[in-house]
Amino acid sequence: MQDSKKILSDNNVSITNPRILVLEALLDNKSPITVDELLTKLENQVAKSTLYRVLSDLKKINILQEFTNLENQSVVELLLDTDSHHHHLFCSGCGEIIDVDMANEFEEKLSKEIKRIEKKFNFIIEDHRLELFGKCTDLCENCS
Amino acid sequence: MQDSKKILSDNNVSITNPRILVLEALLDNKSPITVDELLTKLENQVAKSTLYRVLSDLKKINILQEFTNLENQSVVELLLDTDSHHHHLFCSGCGEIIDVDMANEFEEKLSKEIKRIEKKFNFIIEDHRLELFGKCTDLCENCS
DNA sequence: CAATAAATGAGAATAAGTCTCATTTATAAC
DNA sequence: GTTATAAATGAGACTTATTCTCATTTATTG
Repeated sequence: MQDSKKILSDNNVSITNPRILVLEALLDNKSPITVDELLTKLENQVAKSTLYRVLSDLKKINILQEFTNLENQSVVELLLDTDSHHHHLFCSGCGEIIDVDMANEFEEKLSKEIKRIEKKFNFIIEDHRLELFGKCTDLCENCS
Repeated sequence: MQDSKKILSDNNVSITNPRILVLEALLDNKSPITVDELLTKLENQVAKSTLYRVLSDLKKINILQEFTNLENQSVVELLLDTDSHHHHLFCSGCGEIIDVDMANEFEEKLSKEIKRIEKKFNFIIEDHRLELFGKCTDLCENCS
């Protein structure tokens, strides 16, 4: 409760009930969540149009990442300063999306490789995203 | 022309005009293309419903990759055997998407890291995707 | 506790993608 | 080459995710 208000005020965004509710829903469920699931979760509490607006507000202040799952549905994840840089592992069996930390050594190698590519293509690369696709083998029945 | 027919017959897919037209459009423009651009390109030649169906056929035979650009539009790219494994570089200025080959040394490091993650999460990882986001500095006016 | 600007809710509007079904086309057998 | 049959297509209706509009409500500032 206090968390979500702090996040909003820290980012100079006015503190409103829908914003608090959306942030709490996201904080509550720290792994990535489908916009559709979020809509259901907040049914009768936040209007659909407002949910989309709040999500776009959160994206603007850079604390929300949006990407798509294997079924091309919009997926959303809170990204606070306290969270470390991470990537995603998608299970094609059960649809689960798991946050993955790569070894530092690997990330360093990636940074170097990115520098090489910046030069080669005359680009300034600001961000990167690595997605891993596969099947979990023991987390659920669909995937065994 | 001959290429697209060969691709279809090699994959045991019947050779039809719409399929040839879609394949030619994709071969013609080898960098990733928005489904919307493809629709425009093939306007009055292939019906919308048929285009989507053909794209899904091509995905089924594993020669078409689909992902989204920075504006969350569907982007599609032909992936023939002759094409090497590559990743994508997205320009937030002009929207361009560029195919990028990473150094072999880096890909090897990535494979090793993926093996570690497979063990850690008890996953079988079948594929991965690395996306780089930034701005091109000399390719166009939007980005200088 | 006003006044004002910003945010919200409800539902209409839009756009991407899918579905339906009557017609056309490709393929295989003759 | 014809013909039979299954498969593919076109046109547009339908669905679903997201955006937009605008009247009403709420947060913030003095």
